[in-house]
Amino acid sequence: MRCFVCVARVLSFSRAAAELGMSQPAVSQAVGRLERASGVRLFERTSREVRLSTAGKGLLARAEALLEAAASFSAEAARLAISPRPVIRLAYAPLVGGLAARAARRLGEGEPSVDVELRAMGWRAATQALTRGEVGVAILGAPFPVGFTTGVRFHVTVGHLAVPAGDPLAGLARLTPAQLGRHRVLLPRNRPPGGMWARVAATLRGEHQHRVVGEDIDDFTAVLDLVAAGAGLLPVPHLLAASIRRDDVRFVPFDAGDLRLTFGLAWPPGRVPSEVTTLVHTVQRTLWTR
Amino acid sequence: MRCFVCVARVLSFSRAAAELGMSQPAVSQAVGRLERASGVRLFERTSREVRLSTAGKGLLARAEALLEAAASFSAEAARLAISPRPVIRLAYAPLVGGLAARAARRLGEGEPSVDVELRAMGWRAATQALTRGEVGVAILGAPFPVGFTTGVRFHVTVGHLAVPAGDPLAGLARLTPAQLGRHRVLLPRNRPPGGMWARVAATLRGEHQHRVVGEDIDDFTAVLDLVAAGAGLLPVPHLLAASIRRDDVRFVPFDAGDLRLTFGLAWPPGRVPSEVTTLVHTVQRTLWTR
DNA sequence: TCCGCCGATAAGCGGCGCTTATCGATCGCA
DNA sequence: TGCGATCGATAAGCGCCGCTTATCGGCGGA
Repeated sequence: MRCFVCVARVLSFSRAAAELGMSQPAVSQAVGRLERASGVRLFERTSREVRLSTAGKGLLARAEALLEAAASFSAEAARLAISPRPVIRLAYAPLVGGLAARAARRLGEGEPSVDVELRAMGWRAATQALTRGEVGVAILGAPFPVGFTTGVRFHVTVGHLAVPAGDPLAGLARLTPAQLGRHRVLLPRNRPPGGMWARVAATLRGEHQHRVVGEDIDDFTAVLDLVAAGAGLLPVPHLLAASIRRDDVRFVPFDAGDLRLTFGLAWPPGRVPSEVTTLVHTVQRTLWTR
Repeated sequence: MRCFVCVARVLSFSRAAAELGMSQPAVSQAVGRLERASGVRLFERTSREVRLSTAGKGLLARAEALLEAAASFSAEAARLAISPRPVIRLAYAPLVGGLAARAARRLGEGEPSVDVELRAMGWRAATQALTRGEVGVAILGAPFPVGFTTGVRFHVTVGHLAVPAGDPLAGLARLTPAQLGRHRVLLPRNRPPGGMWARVAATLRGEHQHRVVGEDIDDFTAVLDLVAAGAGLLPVPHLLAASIRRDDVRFVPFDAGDLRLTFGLAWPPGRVPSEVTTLVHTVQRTLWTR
């Protein structure tokens, strides 16, 4: 299966063999076995190029899912072998990373017997991870995915704009939408209706050009690199602007009306491990004592 | 892996071996190998009983996911080996089964080159299948999962109540909520806010006892069996009442205010296979010509 | 025309995983 | 308390799977 996926990726039996650290005939045989076992031809091999067949295209995704499941099993086994302690996997929106990190540290102090695994991911990836059970709890922006229990709502105000350090706007004390001029504003492509980015887009609608930066924002650092490179400006919450220091990006206060965003915790319904309940309370306390 | 899951299920190496059609030492060795490879003890074996260890509990779900992924690969391979034609996998809420079946037949007549695979499933299972890519398009009741394209909205009126044939209520020409008396009403446990069952529950709130019949309603036949057995009454749409004939259940018109439910098609955003577009149009036409 | 590259095939071999046979431990029962 | 039954682990044997090296056939470029 690994051979199939690797050949499909590099479209060459020889190179795949090199990447896999085995000989070329072994790869040929492995793919041949898989083809005989499944009864379909996975690749069209002309003697000058290798192409995925239509059947191969259809099976590639499943093969990758299979490998991913196997990797997940191995990873969890390795974790259990090293430290059999319970683990809370927490997905969090990148812009509340500070909160997530503080809550995790605090939980670690209060309950040294559990591990917390933090995973920054965008809204869509987080909801998927929740439904698949890859994470046990998530800090999400509204709208919350239906079918999950939600709690510990709180608000975050988007009151800053990330601006390249060299830009004339970076010197101003405050910014208003009217001052943006021809600057572009970076927004993710995937904007759940009613969510943060949809509201930012609505606030700026018509006045400025938007620029799509990808399916979702999973990693603020990468997007701030884009900002520094002059790709556009990025609206960020106070929370984040206060916690990030970069020489190449300035955070300028931004008056864009009342951009208060609702965040909250979401976790699967039904019986919930006590560690998740503890985490929920910890987040709650962390919010109170900020 | 199969051995691990099977032993975990029956909690006996011997019985697992029998179920798997292999000898008991083979199962012992397979589990032992897996334990050595992953570095954790999966079972606590006392010489009188076999229990899953905590590590085993944590890994069981992943092992099952892995087997499921493997089965999915095999199934798709088998399908491709028999008929390499494109397939549309359509999830549909059981209560619009008639529509889904008609649309599928119609699509089959118009486009004999594609197969349609129909899968009845409840709201939650359908959204999961959509996010996992197990189905390409779904006929869902509102609320629609965010992050998907939706279209072809239509309305369905819940205007009948399924009543056991022997019940006094079965003889009446019409029913009102007030007439239900001490009868219970069956509802699924998992009711997405704003969805069909939530509205049915709101309509009946306080007046009658509800009885939860499970996580979701994936199979109306099974629930109608419960109705026939006297477990409770089930609100059903006109659509369904008109298409099902059962001797042990009567569908009595029910005045419960305006229980119009919104349904629609949902499919993943971005590039969509043309077959899905065709299906969407076919459902649209099927709705028009009903 | 010949060389180089790529994938398929052949032959050989080591090891994995299945089998049967057996052991050790524990519990029920008399 | 001793015996048999049951269950899982272990031992020995063996067949086959899958990897290796060596080689072939097809195609394109110099």
